[in-house]
Amino acid sequence: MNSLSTLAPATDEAGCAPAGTPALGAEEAKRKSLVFKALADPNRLRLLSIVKAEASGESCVCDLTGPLDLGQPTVSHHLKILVDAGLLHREKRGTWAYYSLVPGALERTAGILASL
Amino acid sequence: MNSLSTLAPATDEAGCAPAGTPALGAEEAKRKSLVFKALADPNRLRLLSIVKAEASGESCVCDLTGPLDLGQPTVSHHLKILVDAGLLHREKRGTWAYYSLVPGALERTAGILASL
DNA sequence: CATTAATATTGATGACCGTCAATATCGAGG
DNA sequence: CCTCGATATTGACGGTCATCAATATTAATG
Repeated sequence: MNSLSTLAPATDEAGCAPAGTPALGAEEAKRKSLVFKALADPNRLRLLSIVKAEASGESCVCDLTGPLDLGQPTVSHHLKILVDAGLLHREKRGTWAYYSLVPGALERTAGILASL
Repeated sequence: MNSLSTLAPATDEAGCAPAGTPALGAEEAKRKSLVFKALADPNRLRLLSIVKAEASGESCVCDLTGPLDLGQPTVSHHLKILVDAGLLHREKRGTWAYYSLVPGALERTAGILASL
């Protein structure tokens, strides 16, 4: 329970940058900062990079604990943060959990920067 | 002293995404995470937004302390972080300090996301 | 059902961050 | 030179974060 997702499917004012952009209100700023909080860690950037580089489009935790010099619980923790930020999608099949990039999430995040 | 600037003028492998992108090394990840750390705060996003919205292209601190509900030292602190991250440029004229967006900085940051 | 393997959760700890009050710096006028 | 106004720096404090060890959960398997 926690899909506020920061990168909501453009429910509100769909990504059109309503022209003037009146300097970002406090709430909106707080909401938008959440994605960047998720990106503000080297290991999480590496996780995203690894998942993105995977040909199949998905990686399981066991593939992610090796490259990063971190324990399994820490990796799980970072993955949760990325999921909560709306950047990664989690699918459990059997004992394994597969993580994949949420389509368009990185692009939408880049869009936040473009329309600051 | 501290212009490592995270958003270095593309000295290394100029923004071309060398094809394979071998999954982001530890150092590179750390360096890239610095910009996002700077963006991971609501008030800093608002500062960027205000500076960007300014027609003249620049704002002085006195114009920035009002909109954000923060004291002057705190605003100065945030501005310093944005400057160190290579996002803002600082120019002192007389008693006033004028801050402006570093040209292309936001676009380069968006590029980091695109080529993760 | 017991066991094992994969992943998630909890609790604790040390480091870092945002904020403020107080003070320092630095330039402009008088 | 002395004061004043604008900005920066310092030091302190509370909150958040990244990490780990230990434990819980859940699913496959014997």
